[in-house]
Amino acid sequence: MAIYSAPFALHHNNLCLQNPPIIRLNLRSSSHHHHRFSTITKYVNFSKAKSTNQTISSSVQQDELMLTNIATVLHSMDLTNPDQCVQSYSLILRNCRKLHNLQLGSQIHGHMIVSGVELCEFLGSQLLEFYCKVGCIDNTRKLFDEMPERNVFSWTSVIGLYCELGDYNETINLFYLMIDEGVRPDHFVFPKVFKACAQLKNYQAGKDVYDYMMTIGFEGNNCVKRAFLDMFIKCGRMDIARRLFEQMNSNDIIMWNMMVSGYVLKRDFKRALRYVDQMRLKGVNPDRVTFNTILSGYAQEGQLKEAAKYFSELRGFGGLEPNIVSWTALITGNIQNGYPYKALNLFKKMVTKGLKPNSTTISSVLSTCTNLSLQKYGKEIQAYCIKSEELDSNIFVGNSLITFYSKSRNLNDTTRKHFNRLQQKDLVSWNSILSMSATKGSRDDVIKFLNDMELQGVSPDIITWNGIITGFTQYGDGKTALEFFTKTCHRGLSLNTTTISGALSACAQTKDLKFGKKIHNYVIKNQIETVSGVGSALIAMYSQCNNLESAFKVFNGLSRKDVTIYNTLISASGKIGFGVGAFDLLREMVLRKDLKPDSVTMISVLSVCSKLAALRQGKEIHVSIIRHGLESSNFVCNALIDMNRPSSLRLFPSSPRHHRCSKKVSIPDSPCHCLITATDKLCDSRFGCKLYDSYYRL
DNA sequence: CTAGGGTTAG
Repeated sequence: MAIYSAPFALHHNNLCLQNPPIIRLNLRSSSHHHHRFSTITKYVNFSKAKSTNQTISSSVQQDELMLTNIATVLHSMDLTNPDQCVQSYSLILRNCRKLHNLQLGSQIHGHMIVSGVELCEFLGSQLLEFYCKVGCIDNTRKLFDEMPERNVFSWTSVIGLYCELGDYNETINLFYLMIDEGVRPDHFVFPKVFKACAQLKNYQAGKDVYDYMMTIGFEGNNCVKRAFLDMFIKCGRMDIARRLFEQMNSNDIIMWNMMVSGYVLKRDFKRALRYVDQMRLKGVNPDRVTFNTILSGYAQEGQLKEAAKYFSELRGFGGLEPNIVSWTALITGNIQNGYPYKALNLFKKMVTKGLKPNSTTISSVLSTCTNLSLQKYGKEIQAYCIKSEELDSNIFVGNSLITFYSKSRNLNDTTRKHFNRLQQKDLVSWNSILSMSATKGSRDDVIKFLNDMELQGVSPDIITWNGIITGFTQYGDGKTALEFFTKTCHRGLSLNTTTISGALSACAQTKDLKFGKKIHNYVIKNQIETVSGVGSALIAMYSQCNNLESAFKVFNGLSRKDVTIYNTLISASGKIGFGVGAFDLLREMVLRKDLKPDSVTMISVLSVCSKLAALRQGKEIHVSIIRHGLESSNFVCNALIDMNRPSSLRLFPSSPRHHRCSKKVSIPDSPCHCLITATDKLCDSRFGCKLYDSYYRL
């Protein structure tokens, strides 16, 4: 029967039953595997922050013990007793599963074939479960398709594997195939299917499964209940989740927390907090997760005061110390809402308190270091990570470090060294190093890394190519960017708006109107969304190729125009010297009720003014800047100064930009403050005031 | 007959 065939070539001669040396071979090959395995385990356990060095070494001991057990059982097996064989193989396979050792398990599979044991329904499902748990989809599928009897265990294993791999559509498909085959689903399989629907945010699919469950009168346990509750929440149906949850009258803290998190996700803090009160009334005490859920919601929303309140409420109400999740939520909240230095201080405070940052914390903090160019601080963090085995081998940490080094100046070699010493590399790692190499203009490196990644079995995706294209354009090598764009097209990947706008920028840079037109045709033919990115890239391309007329044509042809589109055409008109056009566009924009000029608009128009020495219009625009509340932007101030430069130069023959100063002053909320900040920190108060006077005298 | 799993917080 086909099921007895090994799914791949096995070293049968190595698996001779009477020959003890084989087991040595098995052991050796497994301990060889061991290194790889232990890093995977560490990676998996990482987020749970459980694995200390101690548990790792004890798990190594446990593994050794299991291997020895396998060897013993294999040798003491009585091949004349089929029942005993089934028992033994079942035990061995369970251990192989725990060891997560594909090679060992495959050899056992071979052993089973050679021994001639009948691969009954039970043993078949055991073997299948093994292949599923090690994530070996090919062997799983082959075995599963050939199995004559597929019980609920086998179906659940395979469905679980597809769910684990993220193929949620197939997860749902298989569920219905199972039903069609007459197998009744149980409380092990429902959670997986609900999870698939939840991940897909496919309400209809989820409701169908739920309705089916009701039709067959299935009484779900807590796991099942949590799963479909989660599904309705993830699909945004709090109304249904709420109705079902209240019907359940449950005192399960996890379900309560799920409801709270559902409302927090919708930013409905009022309802979320009402649930916290209700759970207290029910005698279910809110735990750390409850508080962290609310804390993180407020932090993400930028309501940092409220977030801090719940941070302290943990202790006050809950009698709990904030844990790493609480701290990290607060830190990332500060980062994402424009307080990076506050975030760094929190990080320091956290470390001082003796809390150990984990990969999420480190990634957030490193991204701040990258954005603020805090080279020294970032390096300190790496030094910290190297000391910790878990952090050092963590792929998220590794990837944040690639970004950090590649955005730092003069650290190209450091980046490469760091990249080479990474134990694990994923697509993100390769994409980062490739994007960096392109940004630095190293065509050779890009080719080398592309080659290396393919050799290591990672194929570039559209993000890889986008990074390369925009990288070279940023570097100023539009020609090479277009060369890689052509390569991307040959790959047959579907291009997205980033690819198109990147390529159009490259055309603009090289003034390659012909290529640009070709891309424009592609955009029209494939009906690519022209809002924002692509639309403005087209306008910029045509105008930089000295074809302002086509730029206006594109602009007029756009069904929806946003601020960016207007800004691009205003700036393009200004650059070409078509000042009237720029002013008209601004007027048109102000008249539209759905659009508001932003600081970029103002900068573009002001640069037109300074180019045309149109001081009167410039002053009108200054009024408009104040009216729109944009005067606090440093960039706008710079543009205002630029506009007045000819006059300031007349008044101050020693150019303000070269003025050395000894004292820093700042007069908040005054134009003077803006001017001081803007002119490269011209910080002499006397000078600042003169500048201030001069501006208003104009 | 034996066997299997999952959820809320960054």
